Amino acid sequence: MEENLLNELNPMQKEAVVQTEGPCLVIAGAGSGKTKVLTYKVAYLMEHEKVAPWNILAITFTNKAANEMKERVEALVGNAINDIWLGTFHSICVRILRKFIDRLGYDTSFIIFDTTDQKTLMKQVLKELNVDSKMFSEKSVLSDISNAKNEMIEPEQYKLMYGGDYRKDIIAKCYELYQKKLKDNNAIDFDDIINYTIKILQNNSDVLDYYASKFKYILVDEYQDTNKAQFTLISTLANKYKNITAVGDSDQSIYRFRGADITNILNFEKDFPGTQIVKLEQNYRCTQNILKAANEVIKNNGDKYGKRLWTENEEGNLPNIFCGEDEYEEASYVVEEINHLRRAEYMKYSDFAILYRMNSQSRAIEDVLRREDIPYKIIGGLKFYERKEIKDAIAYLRLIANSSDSISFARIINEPKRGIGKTSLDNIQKIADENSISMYEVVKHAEQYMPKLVNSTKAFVDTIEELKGLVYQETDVSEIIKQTLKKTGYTDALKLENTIEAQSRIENLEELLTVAMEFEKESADKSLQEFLNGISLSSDTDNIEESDDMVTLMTLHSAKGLEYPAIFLVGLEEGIFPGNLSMGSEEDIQEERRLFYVGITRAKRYLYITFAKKRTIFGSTSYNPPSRFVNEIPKELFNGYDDAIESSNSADKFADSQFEWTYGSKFNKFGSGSSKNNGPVITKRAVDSGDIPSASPATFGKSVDSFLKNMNVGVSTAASAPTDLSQYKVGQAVFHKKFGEGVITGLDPEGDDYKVDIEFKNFGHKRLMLKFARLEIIE
DNA sequence: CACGCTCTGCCTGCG
DNA sequence: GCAGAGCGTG
Repeated sequence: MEENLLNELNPMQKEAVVQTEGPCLVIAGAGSGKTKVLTYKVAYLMEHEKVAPWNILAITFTNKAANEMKERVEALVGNAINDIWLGTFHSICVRILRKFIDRLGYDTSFIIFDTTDQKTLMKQVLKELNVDSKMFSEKSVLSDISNAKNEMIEPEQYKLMYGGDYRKDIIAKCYELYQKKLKDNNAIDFDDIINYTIKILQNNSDVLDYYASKFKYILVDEYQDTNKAQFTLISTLANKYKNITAVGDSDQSIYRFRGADITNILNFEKDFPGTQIVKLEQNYRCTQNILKAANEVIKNNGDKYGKRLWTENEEGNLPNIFCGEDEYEEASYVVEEINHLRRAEYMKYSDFAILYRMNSQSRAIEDVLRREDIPYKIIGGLKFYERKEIKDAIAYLRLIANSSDSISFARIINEPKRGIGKTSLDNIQKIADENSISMYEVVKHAEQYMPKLVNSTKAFVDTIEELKGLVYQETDVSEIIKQTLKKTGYTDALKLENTIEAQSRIENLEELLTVAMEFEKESADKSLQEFLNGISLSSDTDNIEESDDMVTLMTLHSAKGLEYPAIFLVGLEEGIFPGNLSMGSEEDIQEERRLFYVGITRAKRYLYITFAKKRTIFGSTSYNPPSRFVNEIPKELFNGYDDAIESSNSADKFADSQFEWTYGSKFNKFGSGSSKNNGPVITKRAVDSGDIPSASPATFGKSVDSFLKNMNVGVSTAASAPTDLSQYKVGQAVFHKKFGEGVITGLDPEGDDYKVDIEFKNFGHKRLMLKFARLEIIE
């Protein structure tokens, strides 16, 4: 078994695996098998070195990476996987905090504030400190605080370091109050998760001894993405045995903006004396031509470790390049190529991914994909857990689990409407502050604090207390959610709205129930607390399901770690990619270049790079030259280079080439020169691009989200044609956005609608309401 | 207190 | 172009 283990590895991979003692840095190029090395190393430690599973700590950044690793390790070592501490930085730290956060004066039932909660709290802070919210937006203050936390600078220290600077002084005050308020809510934010863990370890030798002795072997994935706090955590834990393996690729460091410090990987040898470095340079993913293009791009950055990726894969096709008139023509080209490859190479929709620099670029592509009836899914954008109804439901659950959570209280006290408006809310807040109690306590004892509120809140308090009783009786989470939505009148209020949007919200809440039921099946600890914990630490990229045959759309950042047979990199224009905000410094440009490199190396067999002569973004149109990165790939490495460049030059692109980036330049937005010509050309999509004649602005003018809702039933309603249900018959093949292809096996009239039974290829039998199922007919 | 209108500001985003 | 905040009116 053990020999077999090593036989599946190439010499360098093998070296990285057997190098178990002392610090080991694995420089793993794109597609070089780094997950394989990590998983085999864990197995090797157990089988060859006889290390107990509970002495191993393996850390990743994303849940997705953690799950993948878990599955692959399990395949090698079986049940022992359950004793290995394998998880994200955050999940590992939360696990420690649940045990020891009382050392910091918190209750172990603490909750984790997400971005929205943070903003709400910061708004309170700014108000309380009378800070001018024009100059200090919640977002910017939070961003400064987060940067400080990434650098492990606490409020007092912040004040000392930056004292005297007008802006920083104010930020310091906000930081201080923000931390205090978090504590009042028995809440911590994502950055605190790491920092508090470090603090507990550093100030409590018993805790440190325990964990440092426990984790004899530590493995860290994506090391180039670590920030100072994460580095400190790892080195604190590794200090006793110094058996640390870090795997990473400095060329794929793309998260500087959120605190990742590339010097962590560059200085690894200094930080951990006696480091063995292993370079993995053989790429198993891409064709030679794709790899050549990638190498040509990244060599412009200069690489400390001087690695050169190579492959034994076939030469493959040349990467394609295309220039469109505008983003619609660009998208149409992408669609044409997808259809072409499907026909010519029998490729599936799920073999394709379209990658862009920012989420707002997805719209044009979506429009064209929809027009051409191509199934697609978007990763990112408006996330499931950020939807209003989901946030509301979770706020209820959080309040039930932790009544001191005043942010959640404020979110749902008037949701559904209970006649508690801003004035009442402010009063509750004031009284809570004065008496140092939570807002919920104020309302619970309204007869004592605010007699006027007794009538309007009695039912609310009773419901919450009743639901708390359910938690006490260890009722299933899904049942608690059901009861919550029912007893608070939340679902009823939505039903009363009787709109497509409300229906969609109800469906999302049902989806939350499904999540809860899955949790009950899978989790050992079935408590509400644990459920909420899991939700706080989950993200949408976790479940990119491969079973659906759909084209994937996402940002380049989301694509890291993934691979597809065919990749489209769109919007390769100066100002878009590299983005305008990155043009200031060479460091930022290098990071953008790494992002481009990441994009190229996602492709296994086909690579397309596209740009457009003109593009409408954020409501204004601009003409941008092709990205400098395109020119870094020698033209003989492209298929279609002359056509693309010729058509991009034929434009009058310099005639009125004025790129007005409408954000990030607050101070010169109306500054000099704005009147020197007539400003940006405004392109009205439905008018100017004859590409989509069937779409009226009214139909397309909604958010992507409401679009999806409209995509079948809604559109025909909007076009004043009655919904034609007659085309849905038993035996008809249909397509559902979530469940994919299926066949109708039954129809039952229900009011003016039908209950429809469908046998799905990949999801089995489902019963849905026809009007809301948004089924597409498959010819 | 609720609703609807206008204004503003916007990249990428792990957990 | 669009969502969310803020403000004024019924």
